[in-house]
Amino acid sequence: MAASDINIGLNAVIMAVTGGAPRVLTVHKGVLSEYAPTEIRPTALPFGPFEPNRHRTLELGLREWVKEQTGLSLGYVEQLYTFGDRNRDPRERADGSRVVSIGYLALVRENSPFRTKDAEWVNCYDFLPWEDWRKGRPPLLDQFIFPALEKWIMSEPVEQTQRAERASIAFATTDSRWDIERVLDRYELLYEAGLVVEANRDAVLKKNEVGVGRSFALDHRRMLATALARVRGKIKYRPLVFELLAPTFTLLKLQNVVEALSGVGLHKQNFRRLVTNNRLVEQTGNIDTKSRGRPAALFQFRRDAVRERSQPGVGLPVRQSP
Amino acid sequence: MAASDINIGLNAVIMAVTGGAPRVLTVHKGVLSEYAPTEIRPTALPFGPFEPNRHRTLELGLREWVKEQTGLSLGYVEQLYTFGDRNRDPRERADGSRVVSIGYLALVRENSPFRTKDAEWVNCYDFLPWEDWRKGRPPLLDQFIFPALEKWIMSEPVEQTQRAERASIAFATTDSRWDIERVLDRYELLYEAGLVVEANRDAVLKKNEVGVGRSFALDHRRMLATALARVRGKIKYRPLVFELLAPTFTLLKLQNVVEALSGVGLHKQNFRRLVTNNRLVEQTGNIDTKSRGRPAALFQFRRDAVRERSQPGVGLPVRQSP
DNA sequence: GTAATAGTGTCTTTCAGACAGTATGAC
DNA sequence: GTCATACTGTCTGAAAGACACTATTAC
Repeated sequence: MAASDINIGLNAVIMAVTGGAPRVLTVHKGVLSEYAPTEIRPTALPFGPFEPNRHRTLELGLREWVKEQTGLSLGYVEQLYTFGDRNRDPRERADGSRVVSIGYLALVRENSPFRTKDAEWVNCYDFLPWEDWRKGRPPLLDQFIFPALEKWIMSEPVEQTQRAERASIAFATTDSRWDIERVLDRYELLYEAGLVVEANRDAVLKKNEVGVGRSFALDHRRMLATALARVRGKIKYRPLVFELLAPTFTLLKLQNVVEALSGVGLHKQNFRRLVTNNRLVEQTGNIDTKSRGRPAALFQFRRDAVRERSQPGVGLPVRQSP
Repeated sequence: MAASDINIGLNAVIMAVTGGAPRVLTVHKGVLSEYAPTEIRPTALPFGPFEPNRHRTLELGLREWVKEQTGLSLGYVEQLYTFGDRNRDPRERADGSRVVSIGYLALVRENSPFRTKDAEWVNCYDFLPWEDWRKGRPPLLDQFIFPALEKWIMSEPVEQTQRAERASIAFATTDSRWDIERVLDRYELLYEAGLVVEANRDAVLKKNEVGVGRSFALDHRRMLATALARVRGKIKYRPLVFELLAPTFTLLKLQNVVEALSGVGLHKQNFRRLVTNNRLVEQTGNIDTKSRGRPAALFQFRRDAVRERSQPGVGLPVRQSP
């Protein structure tokens, strides 16, 4: 047993919704220089090593690193997943130590102050472009992903059936509908099919350098996919959205945030009826003046909804026609 | 940064439903002798250290340890949570190293073969007796827990409101209904209120030794609570139950397993209608002979349900009257 | 007036909750 | 026959999906 060659990394997927898109806070070279080998310095999630002597809990360690690297004080934080596959970090090949990373999801409000020098908000759908269906079915799917997946399915006669089955479930290629929550399934399928660059980066041979979506350091895109899957699932039964909104908001604003996260357009009237009938929000009595048309009433989250309802989340009445 | 003083532990909450109760596989002294200090050897979850040189992934490491300690070959496994609070393992106080443990949930079938010498199935509700409402509201709640919680709420005037709010949500003390999924909330509240023995064991001072429910090593009861919460939530939207059942089963058997896990009685006719109308199961054409009354049709899980439905789980039509 | 967004009302269908009643075995 | 369990049918009310319509602002 060799305890000496384990490192624990703490990674934060920090999300906000700004300008109609879900964004993730990224850091670049400079902050990474101490921990990453010089040759690899793409966009990365904020991260730092867990230091047992300094950090009383894992989450406190994460908050400290994020504060230090981005100047951001986190509010809502939850643990996502712990990643420990061999060679998920190229440093392992160099010095033989194993890096196990604990991924966290954090949600912050649009205008949370942070240091612009080291950190930057990036649209989540730059990394996962096939996940945004708000303007209809992404052309990328039919133009690139499906043909490539088909090729991958056919390339291995023994696994053909199983691969087709997985693709069918994840990407709704046959009868089933697009399931907004299967973000991780889809990413993993694309990874296995070699359709994202990091799949080839991790392999010893660099077969081809093409790939779909913007790349992330190490397995950070997988962490982002894990985070988005979690948010999309949890939004329905926990009041997560309100961590991303100002204390008061219009119903349209609320809807737009939910749409940005879920990646689908929602039916306006039914959405409004759901959140108000559920008594998830209540009017503040004030009016929003900045809107273009008729001024909208301002709402706020009803904290009592948590006690009253066992699953206090927003419904997702998907709009069928564009 | 001191990498040398981190250990990663792998813990398995292995569940099965036998004899009408959800059970967890436990190990005792002997297997633990190498890793636990001699003075503490109560019931424990199977666990072992993650060994970077031996284990390609965390999950494979876990499977290996479980196989070695209990003789059980795991099927369905999912990661639960990573626990890293300071002093969650008393060994930390002794040698100064930090133990971070990754908890896993595994589901196995009733008759899965294992070594009886080292391992033993224990009713989950021995550890969490307030969670079993199948025979009505547990008397323990009114007789012991509520009075003790009330005392705890009142003992700190500043936190009084917040504590009362939390207790109200977790234990449904006021208007809200009992929420079967808030297993972890309830355990954590009891822990903070000092009503489970490990709360006092962890503290430096041993104020009192009373506690509700059977005790577990270290923070293993917390892990069990995490696991039960996960199962109860997930059973509604993923076909988890079938990991615990034989390939074919009667609808009553299915209902009993779901009831054991969820800890509530279900409405028979409505339950049957839900699973059959959802096309989650299908008849095999065979008949169960061992039943007492009219022979029941045998069913099997319809794998296609996963592709057809986005949330393929069993509904929980809670029976109101006993 | 138009454009744009806010908000109300209602019809229809689906489905969960509740309950009544019938069927088929062992004894 | 009784007891026990399996299975079928139906009434009701809540809520979601879909759509039509009115309201209030800026210009």
